[in-house]
Amino acid sequence: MAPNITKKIKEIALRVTPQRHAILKFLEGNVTHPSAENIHHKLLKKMPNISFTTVYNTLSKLVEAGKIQEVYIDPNKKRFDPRIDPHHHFYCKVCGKVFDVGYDAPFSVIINPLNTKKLDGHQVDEIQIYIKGLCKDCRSKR
Amino acid sequence: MAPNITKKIKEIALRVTPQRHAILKFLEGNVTHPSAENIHHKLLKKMPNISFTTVYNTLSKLVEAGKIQEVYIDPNKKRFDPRIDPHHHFYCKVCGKVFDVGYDAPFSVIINPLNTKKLDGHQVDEIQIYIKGLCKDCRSKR
DNA sequence: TTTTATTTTGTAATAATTACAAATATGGCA
DNA sequence: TGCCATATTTGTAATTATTACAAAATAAAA
Repeated sequence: MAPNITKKIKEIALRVTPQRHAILKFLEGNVTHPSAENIHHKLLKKMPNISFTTVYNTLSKLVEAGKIQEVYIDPNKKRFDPRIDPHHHFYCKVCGKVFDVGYDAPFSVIINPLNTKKLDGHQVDEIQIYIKGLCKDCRSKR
Repeated sequence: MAPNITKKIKEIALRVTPQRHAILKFLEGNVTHPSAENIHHKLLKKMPNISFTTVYNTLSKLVEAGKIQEVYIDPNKKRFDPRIDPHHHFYCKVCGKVFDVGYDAPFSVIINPLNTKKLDGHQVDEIQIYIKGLCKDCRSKR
């Protein structure tokens, strides 16, 4: 098993299991923002007994530990993203694909989470920017 | 029945019904971002036979017509907002309340939806900014 | 190798959303 | 005003995603 993935698991969970390893390996570098069901379905091919509950629970733990993030841009289900550096998301209303969008444009965002004054005293923990529309592929089909 | 609400219904739907009127009236000026279930539950007090399906279907039509908006900031359910002018949303992770946030701060956003170049060719229809954290009320209880 | 606590599995419960057909009500028209 | 065609509402049930739970299996330490 890849040592870097094993290391990641040890950082957050006590035990290293083949299931957890497979889930993290599948997510690594994955830019499709899969749902829990997507992930489970794909892993079943190589690991025919892995249960949905295990996938679901592992994803929850990874999110809780800050190793991956949940993306709520899809109205129907949670999507998961291994990238945790600052970036935005684009959701295609036609095909449902989710794309990463760079932190810069087509808008500039200057965030200062420490300043709660203009947020009526609320404490800001995270800011997510969701962009919706028609993706490049679906556009070219029109 | 209030003529302005009746007018709004006529603009989008052929028939004006007491149910649709009650739903729109309940939403008007409502800043709590209620869920479909919230709305149904409240309306039952004055209209004991209104069904959840009617509430749900009417909300869908209002969203489709652009008279209200769906807010996906709550991980558990859709929330509805009668405000359709540009503004952001804050979600309290503790109490689940959703607050409107002004379009300006604590970050500045310069949006140019027409520029698709930096979005890899995707066509932008809407941009939503979701802020999560601890709301003022919950903060003061700590 | 044995032991203990964690993890996985499989199933089932919960909750939100959506589909559908029968009953009802709206709005146009005579 | 009263009738009729069509849209809407209702109530129930199906679908889908998420979560809970306990028994069986496994990882890691002794």
